[in-house]
Amino acid sequence: MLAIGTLSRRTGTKVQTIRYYEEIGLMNEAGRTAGGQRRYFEKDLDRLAFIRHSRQLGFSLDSIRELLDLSDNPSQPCAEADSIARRQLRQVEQRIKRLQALKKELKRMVAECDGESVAECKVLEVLRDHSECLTEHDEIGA
Amino acid sequence: MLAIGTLSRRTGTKVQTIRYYEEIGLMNEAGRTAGGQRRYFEKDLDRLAFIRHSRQLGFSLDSIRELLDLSDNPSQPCAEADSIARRQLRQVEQRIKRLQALKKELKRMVAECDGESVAECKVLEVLRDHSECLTEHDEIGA
DNA sequence: CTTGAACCTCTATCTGCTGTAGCTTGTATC
DNA sequence: GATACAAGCTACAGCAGATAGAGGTTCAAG
Ligand SMILES: [Zn+2]
Ligand SMILES: [Zn+2]
Ligand SMILES: [Zn+2]
Ligand SMILES: [Zn+2]
Repeated sequence: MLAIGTLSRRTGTKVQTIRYYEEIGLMNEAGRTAGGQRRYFEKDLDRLAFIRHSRQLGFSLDSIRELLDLSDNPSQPCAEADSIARRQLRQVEQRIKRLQALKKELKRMVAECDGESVAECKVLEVLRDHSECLTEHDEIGA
Repeated sequence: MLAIGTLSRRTGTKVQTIRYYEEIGLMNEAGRTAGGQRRYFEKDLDRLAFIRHSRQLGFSLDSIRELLDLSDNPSQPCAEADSIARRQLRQVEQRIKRLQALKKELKRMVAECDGESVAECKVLEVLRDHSECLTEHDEIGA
């Protein structure tokens, strides 16, 4: 039986985060000692490792929930798991595209400023006036 | 004098978001009518446009706050504005790098799965075991 | 038996908004 | 001047995905 700190160390997950995953139903409710401390099996550690690795690959907790459900039913066809991964891939590609457009604009405004006073700063000029941009950037954040 | 809805329409910002910017001190407190409705000048609209455009380029609200402060003192040298932009550029480049590594892994796992049952799904196999990965991906999210 | 690291719950905080409820104001039209 | 109704107001809750701290309890080594 493993204590929560052991899972924490072995997966690089903060203790609070593990408890959080339990709270939102991503981790099963752990067994408890007489005194109320959580105790885990190896399979819980595997599940946590799966969650963490999926997070590192950028999957949302909702997607991970689906993937875990699938993983628990090994006889099913895996089409759905694959489609979740493909969706994730598309999202990543979208984000890269957007960030590359941002990178281009940022590079340009940094390069074009010759470091005089704020009044003629190219960086601030571009921020004030989108028409100086070469690309559109509809969505915010992401 | 402009109503909040006008600023909203002219900058593509939700009304609540404008009020939020005021709440956190990013927009100056607006003047009010006798009945308590906010009324704005053109300069407020310019400031809001600056904020929105900066957000579209991925700047954090904290960075925008600094940029606005600089923009309000036109006699200063612009080195600081430029360094904020360069920092932003570095962040964007970092994120692109990270996402490209993720993209590679996702592509590979999607390509290698031949769509049999969940038990042999390559996607789930990789998620279970990072040693199948070709790259490291220390940080989560971002 | 004592110590102290590790555990517990509960609550608050972060970023950057967005949505809802329930009420009031401003303005156009009659 | 009356009325309708869009647009405004405040206050609060909630989203993802954790993270931090307060204040108290338990476990295990020595
Ligand atoms: Zn400059
Ligand atoms: Zn632009
Ligand atoms: Zn598969
Ligand atoms: Zn991996």
